[in-house]
Amino acid sequence: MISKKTKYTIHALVHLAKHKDSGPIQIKTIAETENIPKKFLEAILIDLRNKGYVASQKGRNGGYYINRDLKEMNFADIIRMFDGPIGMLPCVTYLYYEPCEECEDEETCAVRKIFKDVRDESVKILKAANLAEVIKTEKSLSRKKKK
Amino acid sequence: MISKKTKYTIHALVHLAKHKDSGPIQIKTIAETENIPKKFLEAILIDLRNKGYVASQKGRNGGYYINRDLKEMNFADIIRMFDGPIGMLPCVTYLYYEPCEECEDEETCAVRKIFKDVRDESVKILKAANLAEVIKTEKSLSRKKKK
DNA sequence: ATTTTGCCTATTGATTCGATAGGATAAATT
DNA sequence: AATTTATCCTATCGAATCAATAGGCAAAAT
Ligand code: FES
Ligand code: FES
Repeated sequence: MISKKTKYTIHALVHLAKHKDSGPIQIKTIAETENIPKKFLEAILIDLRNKGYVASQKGRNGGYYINRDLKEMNFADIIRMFDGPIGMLPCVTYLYYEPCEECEDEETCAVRKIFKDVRDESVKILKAANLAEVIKTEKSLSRKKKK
Repeated sequence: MISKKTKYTIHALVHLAKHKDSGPIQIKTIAETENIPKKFLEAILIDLRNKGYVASQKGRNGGYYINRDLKEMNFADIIRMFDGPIGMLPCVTYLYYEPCEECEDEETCAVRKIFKDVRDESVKILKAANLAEVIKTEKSLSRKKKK
């Protein structure tokens, strides 16, 4: 399971992406419409800002907004930001790689092979899920339901 | 990442599967050849025994052995045993399902759609990875390397 | 000047993780 | 029968992580 922090992050970013052209959006607004604890969300957004994912406007009528291309922000990177690696074993991660104490030879380790396959498939899907794509999907799901 | 407990469990079961016809295998042997803390492994094996995955023989020359068909033991079930759900969100798990506070309508939630895809692919691969299959894979990887 | 909003530090309680200690019980060997 | 070799069981440990909140400072608009 991903952490609540990451889940909140994803929902906040999708919210910001949806209202990209409505000027800065306040923490309070996001917290209320997405049902996220306000103070927790605050900490997340500050963090996202320091990392350069979002920008902020202080003072009255302030808030947050996305200043990047939506296509550049995908779920794989968002998950890695707070939860670390996506691969389920240290030997199948890229950025967090560590060899396995239990295994003599990584190349012939069948356990590794399985988890490598899982990781590769997962990363593929999560990379494709950028914010622009997610919004598109949401619209298409809504259309489908109305019919 | 899966827990060390689950990682140890997988390696222990693969070890037992490899030596299925050599009689009971002792904790000490597994712990040493697989580099698993002995006492930790002990707790795991007792647990596996109580759940019926393995059987044991007490006293001198005792140890553990698998009494099921290897095809019936797959990675998906093993992971679920100690680490719980494979899906990354409560709304995409089967046995541990919980609705998301953040989302109004599950059917039109694009976030859920992504994570559902990841879960389905992962489970597919992990279900296919039963102990018999893993041993086969290991042999084939070794052959490939020798060439 | 006042209000509104983001920014920052610090702390908290709960839970989980990984690992170990110490002894009871059972079976085979001597 | 005594001894050795295993598993079995209970209990506990420190460290780390998770989720959430408190309280005040800084900046910008009215
Ligand atoms: S090398 Fe990582 S599980 Fe074998
Ligand atoms: S329903 Fe679970 S993320 Fe939307």
